Amino acid sequence: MKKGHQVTMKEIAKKLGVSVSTISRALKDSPELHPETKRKIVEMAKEMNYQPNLLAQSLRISRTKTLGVIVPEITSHFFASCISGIQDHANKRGYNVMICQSNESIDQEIANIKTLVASQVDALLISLSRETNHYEHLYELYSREIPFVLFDRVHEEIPVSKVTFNDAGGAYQVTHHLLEMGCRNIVYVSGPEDLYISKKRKEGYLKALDEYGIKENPELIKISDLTEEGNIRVAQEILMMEPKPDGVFCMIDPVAVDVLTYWKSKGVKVPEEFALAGFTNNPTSAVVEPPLTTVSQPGYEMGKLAVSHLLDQLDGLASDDPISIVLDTTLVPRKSSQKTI
Amino acid sequence: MKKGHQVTMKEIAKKLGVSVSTISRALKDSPELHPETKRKIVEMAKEMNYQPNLLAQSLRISRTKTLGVIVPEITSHFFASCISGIQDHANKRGYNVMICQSNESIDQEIANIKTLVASQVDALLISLSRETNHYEHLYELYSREIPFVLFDRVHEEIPVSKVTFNDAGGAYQVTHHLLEMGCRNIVYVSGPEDLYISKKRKEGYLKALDEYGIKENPELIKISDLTEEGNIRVAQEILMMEPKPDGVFCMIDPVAVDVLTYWKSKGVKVPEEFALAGFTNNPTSAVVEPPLTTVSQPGYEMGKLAVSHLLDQLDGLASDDPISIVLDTTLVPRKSSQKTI
DNA sequence: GGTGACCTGATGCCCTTTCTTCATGATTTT
DNA sequence: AAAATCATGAAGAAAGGGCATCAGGTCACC
Repeated sequence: MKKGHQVTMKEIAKKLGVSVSTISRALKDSPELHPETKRKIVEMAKEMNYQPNLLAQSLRISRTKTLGVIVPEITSHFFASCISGIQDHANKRGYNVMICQSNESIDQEIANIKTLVASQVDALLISLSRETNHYEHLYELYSREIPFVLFDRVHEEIPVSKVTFNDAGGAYQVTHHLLEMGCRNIVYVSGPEDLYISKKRKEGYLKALDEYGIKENPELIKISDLTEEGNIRVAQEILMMEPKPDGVFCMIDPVAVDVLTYWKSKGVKVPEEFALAGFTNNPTSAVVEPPLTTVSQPGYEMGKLAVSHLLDQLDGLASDDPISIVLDTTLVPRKSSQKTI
Repeated sequence: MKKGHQVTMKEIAKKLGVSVSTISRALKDSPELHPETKRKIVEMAKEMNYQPNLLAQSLRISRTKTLGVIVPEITSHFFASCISGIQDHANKRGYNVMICQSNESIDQEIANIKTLVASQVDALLISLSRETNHYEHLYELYSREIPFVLFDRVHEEIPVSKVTFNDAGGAYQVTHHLLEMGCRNIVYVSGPEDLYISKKRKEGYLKALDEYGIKENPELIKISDLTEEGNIRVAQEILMMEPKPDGVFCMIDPVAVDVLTYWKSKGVKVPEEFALAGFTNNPTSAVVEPPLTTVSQPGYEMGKLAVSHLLDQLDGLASDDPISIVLDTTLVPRKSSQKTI
């Protein structure tokens, strides 16, 4: 299968008996051309349905007006929202977007970076995979002076701009809420401990406890590998804990949903026996029964801010010095945490 | 902010005192080069961290190894799954993917096509927006011989390959199921009537009714504009219908979820008063209370098939003659339709 | 002198941009 | 008043960007 022929400037030039440069000037509306010649050329270009070859243009000016985006997973609603925000605002400023997913694999992430760089994207927006525990590929980008920003899943040390949520703040909000609902024995279901968000959300959890004079209790911190099995295992463990906890804060909504589903199947009552809360405000969390208390993270907004800042840097509208943008989260209290004391 | 310098073949050539063509040959492992020279060049290229400039390459061979994808909405789980399937399998075959969303707007759709074509993508995968009611932009692609396939939201007349679900079959499955559950007075909540899927699913709905000797009753066909308000309006209308229907089949899950949520707030019991079913098998439909009977459409699979066929055509592995791939759907019976007669 | 191994030069892909050229009419000079 | 000079407007030629490839070219060796 072959692509049909594309009209080039050369062909227009031939047809009109002028040089290619004249065509170029006419199409760029250069003042140093006779208006009449210009008119004729523009007309002919339209008639022949001329479309400039962005490839050649890019090669010439060595800018592709294309951004690369790497997310762990496109099918996650949160990341899809981020992409949507990036898309819309990149387009608005004349940029295209190439999207890759790392599928939570560091090797895939490295491969993605490689292809995007080879495709000459002008800059990258990256959200790290769960597996990413070394950062040479990022430092290489940095040393090759390829602009990029990190969002949501970031590596703190590297001196580039980052856009994150106030994870600690959000966890504080939700834990504080559970405390207000009367819980005093709150489990934190964390993801793998080396994850940035695992750490940050634990911080907020502990801070809220501390304000209520409750000391950290390692027994109350459960680690899940974030698979469905892992989540259910944690749900089982919690049921067997002694003394029985009264509240559970899950690092992300899907964990909470798995726990809830499992408990429901075992006849455990939420919120009566356990107040339950998640984090992220996935669409599912609003429709489960009971609706899940969570913390909303506006993904679209995050994408928008990340890309706007990046393009500002690219276009020289913002300083190249790395900045850190921290977005606030909002507590979304729902029925799953309305514990009757 | 500027991009750092990229090593070119020219530079390697200079450093080693050979010609650019030699470098090119060495890197392509051409047999007409002395192995020793080849070794030296490859080594130097690695050392200097040479990355071929895909842009120049593309300009040369006039293939970008990039595909353009246009979907109505990235944040929809179904389309995200399609993209995921497209991504994975395109990458597997050495292609990159540029993704755009039309946001259900035909103007945006046309604009997307334009940018992608200007960016010299080798081919396109398109799922039409809801607004798309004329098809000149597609015929133009066709006449310009730019390969493309349509998936899910297709235009039947145009002679290009299409990948769709057996929408009529799925609707038949679900309606048949409702009939088996004892419903005899089944409402079909459709989207706008000119939508391809509105029509197709209605076909299946009517066929199932027909098999049970039930005649089409226009009163039982409700149209929603698919907004939340529209869906709720329909939910209200159904409550006031006389005689009272016993089953409701919604064209897509979100409609069913909105209806369900509204009814629950009004104390209407599902499935006792109404058996309810949707279509698509969104993640939410599994977790609502009661879980929603629906029809599963494997989006990942659809994306995979669409891109595989397209690349087969592109690579000459498949004939250019348009084909139509129809994927079967699977009924997912859940509690929302377990009507006790 | 022919052959084959190995390598180079030039050209093209398409567009932009700088440098040049050419013509025209105005201004200055003789 | 005629010739020389200049300014200006309009358009062409050519280079450059990185890569691939066709057509040569060089050299050693049979």
